[in-house]
Amino acid sequence: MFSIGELSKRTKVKVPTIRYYEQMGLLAEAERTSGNQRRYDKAGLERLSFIRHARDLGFSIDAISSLIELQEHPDRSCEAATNIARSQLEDVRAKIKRLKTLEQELSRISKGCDGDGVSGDCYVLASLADHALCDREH
Amino acid sequence: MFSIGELSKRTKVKVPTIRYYEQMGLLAEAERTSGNQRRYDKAGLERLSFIRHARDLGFSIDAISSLIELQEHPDRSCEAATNIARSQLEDVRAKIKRLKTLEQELSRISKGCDGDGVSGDCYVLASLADHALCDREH
DNA sequence: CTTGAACCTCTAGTCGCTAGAGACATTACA
DNA sequence: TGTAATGTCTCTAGCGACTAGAGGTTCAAG
Repeated sequence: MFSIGELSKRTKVKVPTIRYYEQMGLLAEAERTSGNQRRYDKAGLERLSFIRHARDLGFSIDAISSLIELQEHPDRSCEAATNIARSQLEDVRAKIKRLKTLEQELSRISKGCDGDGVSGDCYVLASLADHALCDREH
Repeated sequence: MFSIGELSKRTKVKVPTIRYYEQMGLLAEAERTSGNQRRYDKAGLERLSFIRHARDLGFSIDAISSLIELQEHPDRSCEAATNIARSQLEDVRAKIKRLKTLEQELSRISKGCDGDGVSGDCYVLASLADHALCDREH
């Protein structure tokens, strides 16, 4: 059994974040010492690692809740889990697509001005003011 | 002179968002009718278009504040503006990089399970539980 | 037995909006 | 001119996923 600080060190999840996850119902309420401090065991460590890994991959708290629910019922169909993962993948792909468009545009705008002029002539500012100067929709 | 609703239609920025921008100091306080309603002119329309364009490109409210400040002083050096744009570009590139790593990992995980099994055997869930199953750092 | 670090709960702040309540203004039409 | 519908006003609170800080308690080492 170890403290929340120890759990934090091992998982690299900050202490207040661990308490937040407990409050959100992602982590079961931890056992307490007589002095009311949380104590964790291997199971707690594994659950938190799962959560952290999922968060790192961008899953929402809600999605993680569902994944944990499934994890706790190994006999259920895992269709929901694969759906969540796929939808997250689509999300990520959509974000990449959008960001690539932005990258193009920002790179073009940035190249238009080397920063040694005066802002009245700045291509960056002109581009922002006038959407017509853009290459494509974004 | 036109109303906030009209401005909203023309810029595709929602009415409460316009008021929010005013509150944040991005938009100057609008003129008012005798009945206290905001009225805008071409200058207001242009400023809001600028803001919307910058937001679309992912600039923060703070960054936009600085850009507007520069725009209003056409005699100043535009170094700050190009710096803001370049830093935004770097930001976007960093995000793309991270998302691509996530995409790889999510795609690999998703492929590992077609969803017709039982969650006890689900590769999606197993991968989340055990970081060692991952291809690379993320 | 004391000290200092770690822990507790609670509230409020972050960012960029968005939603809703309850009241007032404007506009279109009869 | 009356009235009804729509638009606008201010204010407060909520979203997600934390983070920061206050003020107090408990634990572990020496």
